[in-house]
Amino acid sequence: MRIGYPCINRSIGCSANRTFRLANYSEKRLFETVAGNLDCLFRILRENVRNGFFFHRISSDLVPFASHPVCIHSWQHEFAADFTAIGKFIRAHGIRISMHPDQFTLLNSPRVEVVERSVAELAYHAEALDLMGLDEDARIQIHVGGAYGDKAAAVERFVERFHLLDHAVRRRLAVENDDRLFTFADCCRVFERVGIPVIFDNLHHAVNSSGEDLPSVFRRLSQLWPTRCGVPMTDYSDQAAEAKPGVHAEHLDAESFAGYLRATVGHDFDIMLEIKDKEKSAAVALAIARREAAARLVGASEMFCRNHVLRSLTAENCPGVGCKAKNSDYS
DNA sequence: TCTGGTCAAGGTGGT
DNA sequence: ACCACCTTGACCAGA
Repeated sequence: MRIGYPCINRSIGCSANRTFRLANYSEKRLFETVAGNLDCLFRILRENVRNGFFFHRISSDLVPFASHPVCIHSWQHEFAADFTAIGKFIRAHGIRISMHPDQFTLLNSPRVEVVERSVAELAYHAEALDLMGLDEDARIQIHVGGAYGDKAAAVERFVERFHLLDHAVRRRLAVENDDRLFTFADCCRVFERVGIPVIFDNLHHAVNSSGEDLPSVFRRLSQLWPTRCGVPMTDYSDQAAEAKPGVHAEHLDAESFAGYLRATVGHDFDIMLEIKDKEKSAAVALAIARREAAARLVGASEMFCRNHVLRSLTAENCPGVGCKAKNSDYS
């Protein structure tokens, strides 16, 4: 199990998702911005490793306007060495990477222009991950899309468009259950049609599902991720108190998170914490996960420890000497 | 220097 | 047909 937070680190003092207004677009502006974003991304990743966060979502703004017609400049060539270096670091430390194009990326829109823009946006994401030399466990996560008054037909259009995508995109795609239209069960149907893994989002599931409990969701989930794609990716958030259902909490709810881990014991998966205070809650979550894992590992063999606990957890719990000695740290 | 209106992109649902 | 809302950060024009 690896734990991480999306895109932005609030304490490190740099931003890896800086952008600018389209009206101010220039090659100079683009290259300066991308250079800064890549530099900051590398800093964030190093800081994450230091803190035990081995799952990270890279911002879609890494290269602003990358899929826009205005972008005729070869950022790929200009920054090839930077992408390579970051990718090498990612692989060396076993960091799991995801990217999440935003709501405008819609494969199943009835409008041809919308689909064309979406395909270009997906191609950009795949290209960024390819330049880093990452394999298929680095995923591009999107939603199924709009319903357009007929969910079944909307899924059919998704399937149809999926088959037209380049291999570079198809091999990295994953669909996530959303909070309004397409449930986890709907995403599983997409999996059955095109074989792309499903990213489970607990808060969306709480707001929009047919009520499957966590154990049944995770039993299914484990069937949706072939080895080459890595362990299942999940998004975790708590509901913000006194806000509309589906709104992300400002801080992690320690008790809820511990309960979530207990309800999913026995499954290996990575957790992206979509909590507003980012790395702060990720640190709390990591401490909770280590505590829970340690509690489970008391009396367990070193072999069990080595084989069954996620990397974030093993980094300190299982330094290769056996886990019992370290359990006192968490009791 | 500060601030709030606005920013590439779409869809849904209420009126 | 039209408009507010979704959800978020940060850009940047104007004060």
